[in-house]
Amino acid sequence: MLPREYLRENAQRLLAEMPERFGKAGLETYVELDRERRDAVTKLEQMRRRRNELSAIKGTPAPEALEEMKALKEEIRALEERAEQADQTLAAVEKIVPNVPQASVPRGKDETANVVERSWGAPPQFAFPAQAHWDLGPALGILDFERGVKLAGARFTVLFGAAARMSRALIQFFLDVHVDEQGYTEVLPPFLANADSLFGTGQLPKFAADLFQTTEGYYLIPTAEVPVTNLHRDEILPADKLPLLYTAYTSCFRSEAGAAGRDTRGMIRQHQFDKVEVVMLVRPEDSAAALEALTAHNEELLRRLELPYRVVSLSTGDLGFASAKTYDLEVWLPGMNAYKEISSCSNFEAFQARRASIRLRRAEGEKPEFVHTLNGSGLPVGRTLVAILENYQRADGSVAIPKALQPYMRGLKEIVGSGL
RNA sequence: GGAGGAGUGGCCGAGUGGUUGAAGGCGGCGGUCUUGAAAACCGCUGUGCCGGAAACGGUACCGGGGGUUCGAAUCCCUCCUCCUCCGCCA
Repeated sequence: MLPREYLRENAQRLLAEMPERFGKAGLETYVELDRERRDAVTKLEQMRRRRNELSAIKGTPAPEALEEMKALKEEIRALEERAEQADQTLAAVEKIVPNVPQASVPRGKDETANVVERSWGAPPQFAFPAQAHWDLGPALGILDFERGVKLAGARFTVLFGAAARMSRALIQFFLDVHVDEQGYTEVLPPFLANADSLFGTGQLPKFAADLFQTTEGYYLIPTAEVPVTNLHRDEILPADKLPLLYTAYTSCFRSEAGAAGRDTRGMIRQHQFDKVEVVMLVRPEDSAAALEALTAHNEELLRRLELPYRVVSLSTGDLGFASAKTYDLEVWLPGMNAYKEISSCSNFEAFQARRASIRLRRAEGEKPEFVHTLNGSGLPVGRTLVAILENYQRADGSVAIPKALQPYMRGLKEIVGSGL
């Protein structure tokens, strides 16, 4: 969310400058409606003041005072209704207005305006036709798409043997680097969350269709970002507790509504996948540097696994709803002959903190202010597994295991089939 | 899931329809005193919103929401959370 006083001043400018981002939020009538609400509130409070004066008299009020109070009651009720209605309309708009991109974010209508910041490693040159993981995996007996469909449905996959073990190894490897080397605190949160939590990070109300919901009203988390960021919802943190760095492994659940036909083959886009996430809560003045650090932390994982990747700065047309600036890490996938998103590292500034009311107090007696939140994938297990299978494949259909991962796979150096 | 109990300010804890943002205490901040500190004493000590350049003024908030009333922390309904006991269970 953006502050009301900010929208009051900037609604028209945002609409004019970035129609690709702010065009559909209903900002056109915002300023006018805000004026209406404040007029109503001012009148309302004058009447309540009068009522309070009258009811401050001890004992049973005089008949004429009683008359006035009865009249006031009706007027107050009418004004309350007017103010409430205006407030609700404003609030509904505020909940779906996206965050304001930082000045350094490339301007453009969609992902074609994204800017490649840097690349690392070179795509492997194969002396044989490279296979996609949806051919490699089943041939090795470690990925089973048909049985995933049988057990649950489309966009579910069953992993066997080396693939299952490698998933477990990747989770361990990612967490170890974050915790032992990069200073994060490990968290194991609930995989279901309530509506307040999903509102706090920005998935609700606008993206309800992307979530799985239980009959009891819980939501399956689409990312660990939700429970971990909300850890400090409705809290005021002392400044010396910041920055807070968290990392968490969770399963993630996404309905992928609106993704029909996209990435239907293989396990690139699943309803359920495992992911290690990193989350930071920092002082506002530190968030720009924190985004660079967080991005570098996740790049480090790809470097250790020796997977070629590039870093892309998302344009205003591609930037996520809550983000002020995002770097996507894209890993090279030989099977697609393209770079594919594997991590999204974002600075949300105060956008989520405002929704979730996460504040800091710099010193005793000072006003609380909103923290800045950031997060990034570090990394998703499924897509990393896919990247390893495709980049480390050999002519005979076997797959080498990255050196960094071998200690996590009891020294295993290659995958030749599901039987270990 | 069943039965019972409880939710008040940073914390403890009064308050059962009328000057209650809310007694009292603790903690915190400022001051007096002191060479310094402690003790003692005095004062201050929440958040949102509206108005205001500001000082400040107003208004709302006693777990959340709704209702009764001229007036609600106090009465009614509902939801949530916590505690105790029973049941079930990894």
